[in-house]
Amino acid sequence: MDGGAAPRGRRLDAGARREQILEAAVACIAERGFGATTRELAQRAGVTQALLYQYFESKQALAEAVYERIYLGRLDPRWMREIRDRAVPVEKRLEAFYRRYTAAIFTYEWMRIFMWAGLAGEGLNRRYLGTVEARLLRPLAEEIAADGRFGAPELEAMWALHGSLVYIGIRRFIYDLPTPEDPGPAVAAGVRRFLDGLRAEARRARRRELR
Amino acid sequence: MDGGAAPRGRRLDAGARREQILEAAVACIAERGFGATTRELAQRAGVTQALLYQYFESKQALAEAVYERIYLGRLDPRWMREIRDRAVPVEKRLEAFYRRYTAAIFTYEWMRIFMWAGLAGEGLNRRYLGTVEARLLRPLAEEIAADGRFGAPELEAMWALHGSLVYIGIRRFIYDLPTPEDPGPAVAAGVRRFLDGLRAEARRARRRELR
DNA sequence: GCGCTTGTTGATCGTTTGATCAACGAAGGG
DNA sequence: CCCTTCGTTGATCAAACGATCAACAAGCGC
Repeated sequence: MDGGAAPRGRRLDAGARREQILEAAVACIAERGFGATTRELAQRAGVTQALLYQYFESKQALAEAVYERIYLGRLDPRWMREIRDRAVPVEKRLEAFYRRYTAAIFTYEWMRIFMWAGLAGEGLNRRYLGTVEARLLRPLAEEIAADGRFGAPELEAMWALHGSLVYIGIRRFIYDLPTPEDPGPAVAAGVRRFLDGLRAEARRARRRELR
Repeated sequence: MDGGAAPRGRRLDAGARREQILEAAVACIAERGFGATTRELAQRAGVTQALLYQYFESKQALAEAVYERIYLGRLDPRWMREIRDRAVPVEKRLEAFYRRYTAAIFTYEWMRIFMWAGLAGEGLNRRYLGTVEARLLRPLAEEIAADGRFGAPELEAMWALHGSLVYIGIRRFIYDLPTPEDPGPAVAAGVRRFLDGLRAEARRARRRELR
């Protein structure tokens, strides 16, 4: 329950203490949102409420540090490279990417803090999902189009795939509903269904054109 | 911005006033969540903070009234009947249902209050989505299976379809991202892709069986 | 015009909140 | 051993919070 360290009151070097507080704040804000009180945060970190202000200017500043901690470097640059690797069939690339992506974001902390931030109206979500669209969905759509068998999917179709997979995490961590413990197979099935759907649509379009 | 009625201080009969307060609370809680203060709620309703307690026992009670107001009767029983109407092709039924369903829930108030409730850990979401599964997704899966062309989709596949469509509303009302003003075409396309995906999978399964 | 009912208010209570500050005490150098 | 450094605390503040209550005033029967 506590940060895992240091009996209360024990001296710690500044870096470690700051880290401990931040970690506790992540857990606490994931659970209760920005409405969590500074006293709750302090208790979870195992320090006094006053000490928070030694390391963070205000509650707002601490919350922003939590946001940064959660999102900074969440999008692995390797993913973007692997998406473009045409030595691998596009269906394998799509499945591999979404297996990794969902594995990365399907955590209690990430899912919930992201949702809290969305409702609170922080710009964070818009920025993050803007990057997702530009760096992930758009390249994926281009790679799928380049294959030839699937037509050229619109971005809205890519968002539909994205949503169908992310929604597994929403069911689990936001609504507390039962979901497959390992989302891997569901992700693979979703990707397959998506590509099959694209292919069928592309076939129909080609047939219409021939007539 | 105000409930639309009565200059401040004017007398109103109890029913209308209660309605006015509830309406304002819906708008306010959708925007700010349960953290909205009673003074905000009162201001939006155009009454004094003290008056809230004439009509609701506590802030908690008011919030629960908001939850009920939003969810009670949201699931139109006609939908469940139309889902079973085998005089209509199942793909038409699926599309028609999701057009109506999304039209019903894609409102600022519904989407956001549902999400706030999920994060707050109210049982509401579990109950509601349990009903969705039992009364909508399961029947839909059965109807799709009865058609014969699409195989028998697992519930997890139905949730994937559901998620891909609901996610449009999440993007719009939670993350404040641009989405098609009319989600209708995106819904229709999503349903079509889903069924095409099922059919391709079913074909593969049949072929495997023949070998 | 009077009195009664009832919807409404301003003032106020006790508590909780984010934030501040003087004082304490463990560690390390000389 | 003392002195300086610096991480930490308990006490405390002003503001904001949910909730209460006596007092007010609009409408209505008579």
